[in-house]
Order: sequence, then structure tokens, then C-alpha cells
Amino acid sequence: MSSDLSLEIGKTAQHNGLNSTDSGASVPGRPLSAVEGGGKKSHATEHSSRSGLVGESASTGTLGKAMDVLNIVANASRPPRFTEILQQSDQPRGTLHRQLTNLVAEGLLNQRADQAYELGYTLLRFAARAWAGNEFRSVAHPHLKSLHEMTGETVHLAVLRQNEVVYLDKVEGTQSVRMHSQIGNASPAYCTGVGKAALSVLNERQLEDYIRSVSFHRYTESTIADAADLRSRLAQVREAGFAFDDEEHETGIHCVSSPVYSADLSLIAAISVTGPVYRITRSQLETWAETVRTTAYQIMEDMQARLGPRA
Amino acid sequence: MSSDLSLEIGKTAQHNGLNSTDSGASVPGRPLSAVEGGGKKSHATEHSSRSGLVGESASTGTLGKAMDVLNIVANASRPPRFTEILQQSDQPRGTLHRQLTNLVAEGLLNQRADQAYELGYTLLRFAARAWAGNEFRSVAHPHLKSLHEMTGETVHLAVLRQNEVVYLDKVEGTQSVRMHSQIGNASPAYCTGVGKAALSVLNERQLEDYIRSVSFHRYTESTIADAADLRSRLAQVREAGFAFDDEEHETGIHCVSSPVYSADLSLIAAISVTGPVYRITRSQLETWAETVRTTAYQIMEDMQARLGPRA
DNA sequence: TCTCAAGTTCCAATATATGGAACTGTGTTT
DNA sequence: AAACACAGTTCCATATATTGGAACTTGAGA
Repeated sequence: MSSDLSLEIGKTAQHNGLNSTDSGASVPGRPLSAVEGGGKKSHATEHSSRSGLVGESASTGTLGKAMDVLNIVANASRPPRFTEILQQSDQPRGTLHRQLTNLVAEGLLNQRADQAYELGYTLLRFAARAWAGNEFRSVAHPHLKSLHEMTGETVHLAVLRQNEVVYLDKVEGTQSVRMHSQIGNASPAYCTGVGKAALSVLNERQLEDYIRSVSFHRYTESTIADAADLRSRLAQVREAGFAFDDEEHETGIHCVSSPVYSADLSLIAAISVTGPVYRITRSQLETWAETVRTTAYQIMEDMQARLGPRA
Repeated sequence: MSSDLSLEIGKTAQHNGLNSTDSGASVPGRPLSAVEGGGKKSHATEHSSRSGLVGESASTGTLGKAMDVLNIVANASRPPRFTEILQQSDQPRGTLHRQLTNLVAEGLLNQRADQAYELGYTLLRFAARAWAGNEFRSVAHPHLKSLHEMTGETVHLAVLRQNEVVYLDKVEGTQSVRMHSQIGNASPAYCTGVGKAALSVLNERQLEDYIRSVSFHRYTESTIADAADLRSRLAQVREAGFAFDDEEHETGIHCVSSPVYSADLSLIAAISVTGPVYRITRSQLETWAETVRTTAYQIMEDMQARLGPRA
């Protein structure tokens, strides 16, 4: 089992030249700076990867195994029973059984009357707090709202987590609320607007790690299918400051997106304006691109301002 | 450390007399029957308690300790740093530090640039799946919608989990969507409508366990303040089939609620219609009580129908 | 009734988590 | 500026929790 491959990557505080003492002037192109001055003498291995950004599902001891089981249940098309889980797990029956028992006891899993396992309510409880208590989200939210008001279309906020983007917030029209659909959902980074925007700020090594660990799946005709293509697209995104998603993940849906990130890259996220192709033209999206980018900058500034005050 | 106090309570399949072979006739007062016939030879200790319904936070080995840490972070008023967590935890520095590292590696916690810990995005990811994949919720949802259409007020679905009720779903007016506020939120059972409805179906021992482990806190003037009061209220609820919440948790808000549960009590939930006192009178709530109860029965029937077909 | 598969329990062996103490870096005081 | 105090991090012998094979139930089907 491959574990302990690395340490923190995000912590390799790498100042981007010009640092801030000027309070809040809008300087596009500059992310919010790290809260601490110099980088710690991190004696991380040269290889790195994994920790929050990019990486596989290397198990961290007992906890990691429990998470593996949770993942099996989460990814099942319907609530799996003991043996179904056993087949996907590489653990002996006795062990797996105890793990399941523990997970159920903690409320992370539910065992239904028919013995099938489903994700437990404790997860909902935690997620509600994770969401409500998330400072980044609450700082960004008003900006998302104003972006929605300007465009009239759905606005998303998503963060990069390993190889996926996880949707953190969403502001949409008064149209029938499709529940809180998106929030918490995860999508592959390479085929979504927010994903490409997020990937565009990775440093070379991180991108390398990402590309090594990702596997491309063609969701639609225009889905990016290989590393070379992805690289060149990301170069463009890096240049422009925004990314498009031309129905690369879902047919009939496209969007513009810009990255939101901290200087030390401990937080990499993105915002987007999304619309259906039948109503929103590509050129309309292009019109919004600058606004999206500007909004992203504003969020970064606000985050920076919010970080300081914390004693 | 007190662990392994018990086994499953919910599994003590306790048929309520008359059992089902008749398919789907509406027989109010009868919950959906357990999917399995007899009760297993559960040699559970006489004491019992804990497992999903009612109980304390007894740690289940390593996983339990990790959950304890998660809980500390979740309950903090703002993202705690290492020592703040250390003070609430009863573990030595070295141990706690490694646990935190593991939790961060798994994405269950985030360590921000200022070193403070917050709940991680993985929790959101899991919760989204827990919610979307929850069969009970999806079965109940259309009923909630029709209940909303009949009353015009906000409708909730909540499940009993340990001493709390966790909100699973919500249907409300087109009024500005206060995000998906409630969902995933947890409230004490004794002072909410859904909570009292849920508690009313507990058997004697379970109620005993609940009362032993709960601590009453006066949220408003009318909050139930002691066990005796709670018992007599629950007796009334049991009789009537629905419960009221007269501003017992939040001033200005009241509701009617009815329990939804499986015969083996492995699932205990409740639905409610909630409204602000300035617009909804008590007698209006009483008018809805019967409808709420009927809707609850219909959900139970639907659940029963949905349980069978599963091979 | 018998048989087979699914699910559950048990316990010695061993890998894993523990926790005290030493270490590093950061910010504060004299 | 040096000394101090404090938060955070690492290390390693030890204790303990997890492991996993095998035996044991239970339930469904022939």
C-alpha cells in the first residue's frame, strides 16, 4: 500500500514577487497573499503530491480504510449489502464487518432494515456546519449574488479538491429551486469551466501530479481527451484569466469561469456563470468574461482583507 | 473510557401485533412493518442504549476518536487552532496532532493558511450523495410537496439521530430561498415539533435512555424543562398522533408534526408544517393536524411498498 | 429436510496508534 | 538584542487496537 508519499504542498509558501502593504487597491493578476511571512523550512520530499490538492486515495491508517469503505458506499449505484462491499474492498470479511459496525455506530453509515448500507445522517449534520461555517463561502457569496444580478444566469463557486471540483455555493434564478442540487457535488476538474480555471493556477509540479493521476473520460464530443490538449488549453486560460466550458461535461450547458485562489495555493477555487446553449450564445459568454474575472479579483481582495483581522 | 456499552437497539425487532400481508390498505396507526420476519437472537446487554437512536458520544476505537475531534471543530464558534482543540480533547499533543494530520489528509478537515482548522470539503461531497441517494427522502418528497400545496406553509422532514433531529428535507414557499438553510441542521428532540413526534414512538426503554442522556435547555419561555413534563406531553402526542411546537425552540415559530417510522423502529422520523405566529394561528395549525397525520401515514405506506420490491 | 450462501463472531498474532519528551520556530518581554 | 515563553511539530519504545483466518449462525432455495 502506497502511503506517506509526501507532505504538504500548499504550504510551500511561494510569494509572487510584489508583496502587499498597500491595503485594498485592485491589482488584477495578484492573488491574496499568504497570511504568514516566509515559508517554513519544509523539508518535504521532492516528489510530493497529495494533501488536499490532486492525488490518489492513499489510505491514512485506520481512518483511511474507513474512508475507503465510505467511498465504496458513496459510489455505489444503490445501497450495497455486505458482500457487495466486500468484493470491492480488499479486506477480509471479519475486518470489514467490524469496520462497517463502527461506521454505523458513528452514524456515518446507516444500515437499513434490509441490511443494505447507505450514507448516514451524521454526514448531513457535519456538512451543514461545514457549509454554514465556511468563511470563504460567506465572503464570496455577496459577489456571487451581484454577478448573478448582472448576468441573470446561474453562478457557481467551486473549490479544487484532489482531482475534482466540489461545488460550494450557487446563486440562481427564482425559477423552481432544484433543491440545493449542485452544492457538495463533485465533478472532474478537466472537463468543467471551474475545473479548468482552478487547474490554470497550479504550479508546474502540481499540474504534473494532476495529469499523472487523472484519467480522461469523454463525457461529450468536446470533452478534453488527453494531457497535451489540456496543457495547451490551460496555457490559454492562464493567459486570459478565464476559462470556457463548451459543453465539455454536459451537452447543452456552457459557462465562463475565473480562478479564485490564495498566494500560497492552499486554497484554489473558481467562480462561473453558467447557461444553456439554447438561450445563451458563446459571444454572450465572452461578454461576461471580463466581469467574471473582475468578480474573482474582488473575492480575492475581500478574502485578503478578512484574513488579516484574525488575531 | 466507556465503550461497548451495548449493541443494536433498533434491531430488536418488536412486532406490533397485527402483521402485514395485506398489501397497501391505509390503516392509520400502523407503521410499515419490518422487512424481516422474526427478531434475531440478539444477546444484547440489558442496559442497551446507543447505536443510532439516543445515546452519548462513546468512542468506537480509533474512528470514534477521529469523530470526537471532528465534533470539536464542528461545534467551535469559529475555526479553532491546535491548542484550542487540545484543550477540549483529552488526548496528548502528539496524538492529537497526528489525528489532525490524518483528518486533513482525508479532506475531513481543512487547515487554513492561519493554521486554524475548519470542516473539510469531503464532508460536503459525501453529504450531497447521502442526500441525493436517500431513498426515504425521495419517497417522502412528493408527499411533502403536496402537504405544502395544501397548507401553503413550510414543510419539513427530519429524522431522529441520537438525541437530535436532523432535517432531511424541506419544501417552502417561493419566497427568497434562504439557501438550503435547514437541511442537515440538527436540533434537540425535546423542544421541536418533529422531535416530540419522533420521541412519541420510542418504546419505554428507549425513552428511558433518551431521558437519562438528555439535558434540558430553556430556549424560550415555553421550552419543556423537565422529564416529567416531557413524558406527559409525549403521552398526549402518542394519543393524538401529532405534536405541536408552541414556540418551544424559537420564539415566533410554531408547528404541527406527525411521526413517520418503521415497525422495527430502525427508522424514526417526522414531518411538520411550520409557520410564523404572526400569520398562522394556533387553531389554523390544529386544522392542519389531521392532514399532517394522514400524510405521515401515506409516507409510511409508500416506504413499505418500496421496501418489498428490493430483491 | 438438506444444502448453500450470506452474514456474524471469536481470538491469537501483529501492525498501528499512543504519549511522553525532545525539538523547532515565532512572537513577546526585559 | 538576548532571553523567554509558547504554539506547533517530530520522534520512538511501548501498549493496544486492528487484523484475518476459521468456526459459527442464520436464512433462502431445492
